[in-house]
Amino acid sequence: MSSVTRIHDLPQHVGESVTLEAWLTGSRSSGKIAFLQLRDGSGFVQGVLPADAVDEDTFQTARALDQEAAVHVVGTVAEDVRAPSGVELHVTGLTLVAAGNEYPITPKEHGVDFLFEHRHVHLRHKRPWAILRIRDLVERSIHDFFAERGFLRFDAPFFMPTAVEGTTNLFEIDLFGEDTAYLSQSGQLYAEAGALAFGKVYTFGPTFRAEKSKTRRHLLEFWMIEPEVAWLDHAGNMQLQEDFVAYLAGRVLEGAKEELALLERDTTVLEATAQGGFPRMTYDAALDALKAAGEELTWGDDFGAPHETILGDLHDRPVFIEGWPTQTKAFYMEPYEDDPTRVKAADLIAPEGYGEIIGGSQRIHDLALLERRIAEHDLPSEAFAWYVDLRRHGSVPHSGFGMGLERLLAWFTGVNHLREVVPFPRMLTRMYP
RNA sequence: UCGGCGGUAGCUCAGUGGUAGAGCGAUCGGCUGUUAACCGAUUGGUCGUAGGUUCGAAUCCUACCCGCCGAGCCA
Repeated sequence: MSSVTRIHDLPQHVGESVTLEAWLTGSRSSGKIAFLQLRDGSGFVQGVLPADAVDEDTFQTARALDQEAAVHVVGTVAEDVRAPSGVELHVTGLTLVAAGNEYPITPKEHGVDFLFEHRHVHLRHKRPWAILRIRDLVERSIHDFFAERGFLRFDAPFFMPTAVEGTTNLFEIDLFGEDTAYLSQSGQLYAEAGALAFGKVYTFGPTFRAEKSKTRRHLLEFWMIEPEVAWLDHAGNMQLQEDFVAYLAGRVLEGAKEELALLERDTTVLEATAQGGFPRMTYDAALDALKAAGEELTWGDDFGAPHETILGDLHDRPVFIEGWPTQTKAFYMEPYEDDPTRVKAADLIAPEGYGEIIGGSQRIHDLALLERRIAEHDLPSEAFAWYVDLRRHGSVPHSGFGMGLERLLAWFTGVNHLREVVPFPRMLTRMYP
């Protein structure tokens, strides 16, 4: 038997006879001709079987195939302007490997709940195919970006002794009735230890938030990338974020043209993003812009989702909001020397209503100040002893940020809900499959 | 937790007090270089659950369950 060709590579084999290992996504047939819609994971192609060009058994096999039937297909690759990919397959041989057996997801419209109840097979369809291939490309690009810049990938633990920020709810894990652990809501504190050991590190792992959020922007379990860099200040931190997001946008525009087209994604904003040059707004300027838009806010308020949408829509690429009131941010953030009511932190807000995709800051490196902040926030000093200890031995300014992978992907792909960018999303109302 | 909307055939929905419907899917047949094909036939139901009002309830009332969207929280 000849070697197997993947559908993605068919344009390089025009005129040749190839073998595919594929599944049937749909078909049409008559007494004279049959059309088979085929997929193999790498792409999609149509198989054509004129009745007078194949033997009777092959033709009848083709007509009897049901949706999601697994098949071996032999055929000749032919250019055809009517085909979306430019090529189709003139089938000469066909073997049924396994029938589709009343496949549940029919070619007509379905509701969200039905599709995610059948997510284990929904993954076979074009929309998840395009989205999850972009997810894969972005994940690889993240590793490439940091590898090219000399970062060490540094894995933080998932079981934690306590909360990093003390405010959000954590999932509790019972340790055999003898102790309690919590699922990680951030690897940042550990990444700080890594930065002081290796200079430049990043974590890439799952994050768990026990919040009863039921919106398109929230999952119980999502993936976060948290770089942490020693000797890096607030301004350098924002530049790193800008370079990072611009790089990722560029990689997707270059490497996922077919997927973006399938998703009908307008790439105007992504093209602007890939150029960098992200605008920066101070918190005060953002506050003024929101007031001008009719929002009732006073200095010191944090911004909600509708506010982020307004701010994001002011620009054609992501915007930094910096200079936040100290009271709105986490205990470990470095205050400005000349104004301790503000911290050296920035949020990066995506345009098009996708909200905050990155939160970052310069971290406190002064021992006494950090100890004071931990006390002010009523945090358990024993649990943070090792974190404080980092400030005792060669402490230097350092900065980092956390990027929500799914938030970025939802924005890149233009999907409405985070659940679409994860193979098996975990939400309050979705634990199956 | 709060607010809005919803739950009727495998799927998407119509039906708002008087015999439970359509399209799609599936099955069978016809037809076609088709692209969500098309034409005909067949198939298809604890109307979310429990109780109540009524001669009669998918429809009105009460409680509960589940889902969707949003808020808060955040990435």
